[in-house]
Amino acid sequence: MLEAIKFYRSFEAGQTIVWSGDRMDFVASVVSGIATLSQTMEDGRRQMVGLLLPSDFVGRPGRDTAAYDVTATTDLLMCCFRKKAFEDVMISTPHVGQRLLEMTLDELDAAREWMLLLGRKTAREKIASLIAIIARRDAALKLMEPQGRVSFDLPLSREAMSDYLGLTLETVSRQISALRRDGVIDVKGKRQITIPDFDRLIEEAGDDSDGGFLT
Amino acid sequence: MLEAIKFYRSFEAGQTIVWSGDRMDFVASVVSGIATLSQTMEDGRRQMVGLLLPSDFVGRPGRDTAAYDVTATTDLLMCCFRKKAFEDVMISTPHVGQRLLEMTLDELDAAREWMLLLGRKTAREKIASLIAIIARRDAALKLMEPQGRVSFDLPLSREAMSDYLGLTLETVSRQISALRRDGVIDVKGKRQITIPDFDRLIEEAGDDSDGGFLT
DNA sequence: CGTTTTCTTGAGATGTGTCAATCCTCGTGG
DNA sequence: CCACGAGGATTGACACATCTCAAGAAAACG
Repeated sequence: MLEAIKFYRSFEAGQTIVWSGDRMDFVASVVSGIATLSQTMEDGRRQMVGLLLPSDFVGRPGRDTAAYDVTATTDLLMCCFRKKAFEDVMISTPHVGQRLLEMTLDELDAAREWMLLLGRKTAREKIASLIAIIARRDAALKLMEPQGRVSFDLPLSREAMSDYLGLTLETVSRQISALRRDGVIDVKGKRQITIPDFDRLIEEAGDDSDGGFLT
Repeated sequence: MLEAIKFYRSFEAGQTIVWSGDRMDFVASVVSGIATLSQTMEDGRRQMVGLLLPSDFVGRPGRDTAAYDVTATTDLLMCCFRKKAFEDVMISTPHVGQRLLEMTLDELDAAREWMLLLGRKTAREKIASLIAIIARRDAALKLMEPQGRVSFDLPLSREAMSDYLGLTLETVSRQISALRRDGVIDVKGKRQITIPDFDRLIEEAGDDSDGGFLT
């Protein structure tokens, strides 16, 4: 049913997809690439409130203006549905709504984990947490559990990381350097990260060992 | 349908309803009183991640252990449903699932607003924001919009406020005193707040004037 | 290659946390 | 009715993590 009404849109890295407050008459899911949801205060302070990786969903049925800025962080391909058509499918096919509820509950859990990070973690713990989160999601795409030695590319600039973590860009940079000095991570170039010991990283993140994932 | 399977439970102020990780075989909605969801790190740092006021929902269909500590802040009455029975109703009555999806999306929006607060607002803005949020929800119960002069009771201790805001209890206390000195709020006793000018408070909260509520 | 953007590093300022003392407020028992 | 005690709240002094402002270095790009 959804197949019949879907269409694709692509965006270049850096492009803003919608601005908060704009009309948004579609919902979408990320096919490839990375996008962010963020809020901005009048004076320019910005906080990322969602990180959209492949398979993640954007948009809210039953609302027609965007509540957040949506930005493509990398080149991005999205699979879109007109909002009206999607809502019709939701009504005729309860399973779609159920699936969406599940995904929304997962997002809510992630948001709450994120709130703990923002409210109570130190800068070092924040960086370690973010790296762990990305490592996990990266591994999940390959249907693996991260453990022992892990390598991947950071999909975020230092500035995007600072928006994610509620820090300044400079503090992000300093703490990455510190974690590197301490042997927790290994950095090649600006973006390529190697984690010699994943458990050590989790410890630095301040999470209890299971990482809070209680699926 | 839900009527047939509901039952009530009540809790005293301060009582913990479930601990994170515990088995939780019911879902519930708050009838009266206030409860909180919070996460705790091993070393005791705590962050509130949900504030449950009357009509709010707790629990997650499709999961059987609690992801957060749930605590009664005041005396509390909850309307409960066995999880299994509730899930059955959800399947047979799509409307219930739709309603739950709507509520979950609202919670997600609230969580994201909260993330902006935690990540980017100053202590003074955090306090002003929290007072505004409570004033709004208080007014909403009476089907009003807060404006001009507003009065209500703070349902949270200083410590609970600090857990909400990602601050220490002392900073909360200092900033409340500062807002009082500056005439933004008026405090009688420990808990009773009067806001002489609601718009002034919103300004102090750093929110854009509409308060981010784009129903 | 030169230019631009992104990242790193430093020095100093500042907001919030920490530790500790004191003060309310209110309920309890003498 | 008052003294007492206990928990919550306020305030102060100082420490320290993070921010700010600024200069350079390293990639990325044309």
